[in-house]
Amino acid sequence: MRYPAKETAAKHERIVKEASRLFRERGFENVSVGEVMKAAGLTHGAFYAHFGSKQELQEAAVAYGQSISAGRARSNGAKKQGRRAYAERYLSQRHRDNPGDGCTMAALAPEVARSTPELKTAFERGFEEILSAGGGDRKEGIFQTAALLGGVVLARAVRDPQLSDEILEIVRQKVS
Amino acid sequence: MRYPAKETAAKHERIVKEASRLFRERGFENVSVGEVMKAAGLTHGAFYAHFGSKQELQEAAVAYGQSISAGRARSNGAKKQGRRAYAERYLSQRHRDNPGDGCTMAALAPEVARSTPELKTAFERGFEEILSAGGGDRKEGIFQTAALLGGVVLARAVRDPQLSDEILEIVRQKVS
DNA sequence: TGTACATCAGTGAACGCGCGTTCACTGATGTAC
DNA sequence: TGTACATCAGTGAACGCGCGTTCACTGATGTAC
Repeated sequence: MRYPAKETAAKHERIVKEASRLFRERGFENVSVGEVMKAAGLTHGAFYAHFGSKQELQEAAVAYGQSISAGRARSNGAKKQGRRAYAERYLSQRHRDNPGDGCTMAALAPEVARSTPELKTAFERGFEEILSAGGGDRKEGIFQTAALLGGVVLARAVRDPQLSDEILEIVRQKVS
Repeated sequence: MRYPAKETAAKHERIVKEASRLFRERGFENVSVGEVMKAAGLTHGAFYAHFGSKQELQEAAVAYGQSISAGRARSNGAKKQGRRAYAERYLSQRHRDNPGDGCTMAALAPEVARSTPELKTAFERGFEEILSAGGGDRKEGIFQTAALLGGVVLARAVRDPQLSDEILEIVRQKVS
């Protein structure tokens, strides 16, 4: 059957949103097209009415995830106060334990690095957007992003919860 | 046929070494057991004479890769001079462009984060070994690791080579 | 305004493929006598 | 020391499975008259 154009656009967005969440939670390779469609409330066959390939979905999902991050950076503004609050939220246990709702770069950067130029472009555009959204000195923004990202990535990869907390705490103290 | 015990041990090590390199280059999911065995000069069937599963190989490969990193950290020592040289090498274009010879944490941390407790343990042990091998203040070591790791991960994930160089350069300047 | 029809998002079965893993078999090595 | 035999790393065909993708079909919607 043919479906209303408005609903179709909403479904398209839902696919991207669910894909973004699932990819951040489990990585590109560990999430199937079928799972994404199921999460969006559709069957897998309909996928190709929305995207040409899984690769295209990855690009859309990274772009979407990055734009969410940029929005968060923007709402914190360039204020010194806002910056600190941003770092504290980024290095929180909540962020560490919920990659599906968190930073796309922290969850997927190495996978993007091994992927296509198109995916890297989506990543890069988002990164630049986040930098200007955050305001302040560009160099400072790049360094902070590296330190925060490294902190969360390390905290997620170790087994001992105490060591993980320690990593978050130390990066929180030293970054500023 | 039965094979000499010495050669068998050497082959075992070769499998781990090649696996470590391939996993760092392309990630766990994108490297098959067959490819690893081929790189080690064997056929895929022999794999299960050495490891119980691909998962076990991942653990051995992470432990191996981390021990290589610890060795590098050790040879730089705790000297301020050595520390700076370490950071410069870590943030070099050469390291960025050759993940197969580089830091296991920078290449695989998010994948480890999504994997089993056993893999996280292998990662964590290596991380602790690297920290004590580097010497100096533990807090400083953790923060530096986060910043360096984040810098390389970001530099690898963007498309524009100039932006990538810029990231390496800035993190090099700010870390110290 | 009412009617006929083309569109196309969505369904679900089917495809080919590569993967991790298993298994019957091989035969030089190491061991027991 | 020489001989018989058990061992077990390695081979290569085969397995079941899940994946990305394709395709014939459906039928409510939007459009043309």
